[in-house]
Amino acid sequence: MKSISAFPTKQEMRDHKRREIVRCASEKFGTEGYDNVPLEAIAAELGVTKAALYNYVSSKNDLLMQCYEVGMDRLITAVEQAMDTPGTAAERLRIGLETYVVTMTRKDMQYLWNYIRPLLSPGETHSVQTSRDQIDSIFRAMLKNGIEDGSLRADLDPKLASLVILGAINWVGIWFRPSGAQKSQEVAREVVGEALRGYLTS
Amino acid sequence: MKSISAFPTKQEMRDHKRREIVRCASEKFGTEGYDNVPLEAIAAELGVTKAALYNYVSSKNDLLMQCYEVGMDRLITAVEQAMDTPGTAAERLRIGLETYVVTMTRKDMQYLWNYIRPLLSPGETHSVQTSRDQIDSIFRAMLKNGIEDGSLRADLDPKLASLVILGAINWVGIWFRPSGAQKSQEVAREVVGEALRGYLTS
DNA sequence: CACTTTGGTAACCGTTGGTTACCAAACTTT
DNA sequence: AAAGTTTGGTAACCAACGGTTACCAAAGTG
Repeated sequence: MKSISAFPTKQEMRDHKRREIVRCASEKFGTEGYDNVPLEAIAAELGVTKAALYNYVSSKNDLLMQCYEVGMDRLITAVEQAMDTPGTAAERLRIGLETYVVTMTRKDMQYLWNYIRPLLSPGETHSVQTSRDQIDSIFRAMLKNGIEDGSLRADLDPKLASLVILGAINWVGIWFRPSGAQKSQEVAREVVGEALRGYLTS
Repeated sequence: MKSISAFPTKQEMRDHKRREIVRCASEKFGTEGYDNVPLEAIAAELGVTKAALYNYVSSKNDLLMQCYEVGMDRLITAVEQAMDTPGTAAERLRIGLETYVVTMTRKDMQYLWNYIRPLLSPGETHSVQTSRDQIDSIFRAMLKNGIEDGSLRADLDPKLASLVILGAINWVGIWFRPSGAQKSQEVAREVVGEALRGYLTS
């Protein structure tokens, strides 16, 4: 959460306000669902009128995209940071995937990550696809590392393996609800463990 | 596609019309997305006005649910029929999963199956969850069969395995677009093969 | 032949995304 | 300091769409 300086410039104020809008929208979209959140609700929570928001975003869909990008950055950053640790590629992959699950199941990410596609226009869909490919390639690279350092089976196909692993992992975001009995950390460990099981050289 | 008799009774006509509405809506929802299809569009395609639809459905959301249920029935029927074949449990599981993928990636199922949840009210969500559990238990039962007949590894946990396998399979419905180069049948074979790889004895 | 039931239409309402006309306060220029 | 000019906001409005209501015509019924 970037904060503003004591004597903010005009530009800083603008940026700050825009980020606040996105933060507020992320929370509401993420928990209540995009369609159930009128712009007026976001505006009201920030103490302004709906029209004021249009000084910072060009449309409700644009706002959604900005929420998505912020969430996506958080996800990628968290995963890369988690993987930046000593150990075999298999171990690093495991911690990266677990972090992915935990971050993705944050309440302000639930709806954002899994259900965003049908809400977008074709051009925006492409941007989402690019982000997903980015995540995919991060994990795929680690799979290759695992083959090289011998911590993963030599006969695995990184493309197919990442398809199956990411599928299993993303599926968690569909059925897991934070309100449930299990903590997301436990679920992450279980599911990631199972998804990797067949690929380890154990 | 059920068709009507030569001299339909009133009740038959009613049912027929309701099914036609659902069929038309499924196609449009499935290809264009729920939010992008006004009821007027469906009505227009059927040559009536929007208000006429309300003789057959109680709301747009109710119509969506009916589309979902029809699709769900089709999916379960197709899978059960495909699995009703001689062979080891592993072989039957494979054909069942491949059928699942192929059916799910029909163009009038794309949006329906994967993106329906945020569109529903809590009560409807429960109904969707029940359907998913039904599919899940079908495959889980076959996993148990596989352990018993020795075609699947004895040490697999049906619950976790079905989680990973169904995750991988459902993920196909997210990224696969019929317009792509690959046919859905090929994709199904590849992905199902990979998802089952670690569970086979052999 | 009345009269009820059915399936439909036109017109309307409420919500909500998005726009426009306008205003006040804060910079900028002279 | 006075006169523009830009910025960030508001109130009022428009258009699209889900949903409802008043009404009508045709078919079925006693």
